[in-house]
Amino acid sequence: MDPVAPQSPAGLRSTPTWLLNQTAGHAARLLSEGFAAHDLRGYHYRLLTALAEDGPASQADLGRRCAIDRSDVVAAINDLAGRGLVVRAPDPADRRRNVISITDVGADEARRLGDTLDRVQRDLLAPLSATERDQLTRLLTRLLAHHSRQ
Amino acid sequence: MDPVAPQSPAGLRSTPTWLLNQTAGHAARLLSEGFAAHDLRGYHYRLLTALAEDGPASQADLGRRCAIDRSDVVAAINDLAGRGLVVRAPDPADRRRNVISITDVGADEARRLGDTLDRVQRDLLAPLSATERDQLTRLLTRLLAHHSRQ
DNA sequence: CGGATCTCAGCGAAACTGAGATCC
DNA sequence: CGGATCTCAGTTACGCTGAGATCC
Repeated sequence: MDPVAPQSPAGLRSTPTWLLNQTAGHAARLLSEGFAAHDLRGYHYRLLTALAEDGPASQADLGRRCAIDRSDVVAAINDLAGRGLVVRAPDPADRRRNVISITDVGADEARRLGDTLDRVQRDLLAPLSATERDQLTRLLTRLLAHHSRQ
Repeated sequence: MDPVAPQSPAGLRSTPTWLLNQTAGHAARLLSEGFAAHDLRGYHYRLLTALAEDGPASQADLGRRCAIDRSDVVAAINDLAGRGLVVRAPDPADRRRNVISITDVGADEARRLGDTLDRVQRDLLAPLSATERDQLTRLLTRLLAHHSRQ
């Protein structure tokens, strides 16, 4: 997980698994630094964006959409509601549920977070040409598609 | 961190940061499954291979070489020594240090772990052609080189 | 009743930090 | 003395599980 492993056994440094873990570590660090400037985390962005894109939802729905555990959704929504970025209201149609809605302030913050996300992508891919960035994205997309289907 | 995030906000799924995190998650899962068959973990392999490649070393040295925290080296060496894969002996030349040496059994295990590692690379890159595997490796290597130099 | 939802409390692996004892 | 080494204790962030209360 350490994004800066200077040496490590020689053969390991050229393995795709090692390279993926290291670069992902750097990417995660850049991302969390970017989000930290907004005093938020990655899952806050996922939740806000899901709400901005698809409209209000229950917490369970949000958890499924964003692949965040039901328990962690509770805490994240607490944070977001505490800052006025979302509103939590009981669902009159199903009293087990809360309806989470993004506020105008939240939508603004989501846009700013999106800008930060874009900047992080550019920083991450800075040493690659546009063609190479596409190559990388395509290769990773294919790997992910393959392994997501078990 | 979840290697299988089915949906998540639409725009996120195509960002390199997301793709890297997801594919790295799959890679880590494949790796830990592979090593689990040997009842070991990734850092056990790093330590064993470092010892096999560069010879005996102090724990602090091992930690620096393998980018493992000094505290975690203690526990990992405890494990390896308990299985007879390494030997821990006080350094007569510097009594602050322990000299860690790999045993013959440890060297055999390291080779088997290396085979497992190779198999995992093939499983991970299964959907890619040989040319594409090289492309990916080269692109990731360049990203890593760039971000390792701050 | 079964099943879904929200909430909280806690667990487990992982990376790290602090402090103490020892020694160069 | 400063600084390195080994060790253990404890912390943090994170993903997850279990259980309880409520409701469909």
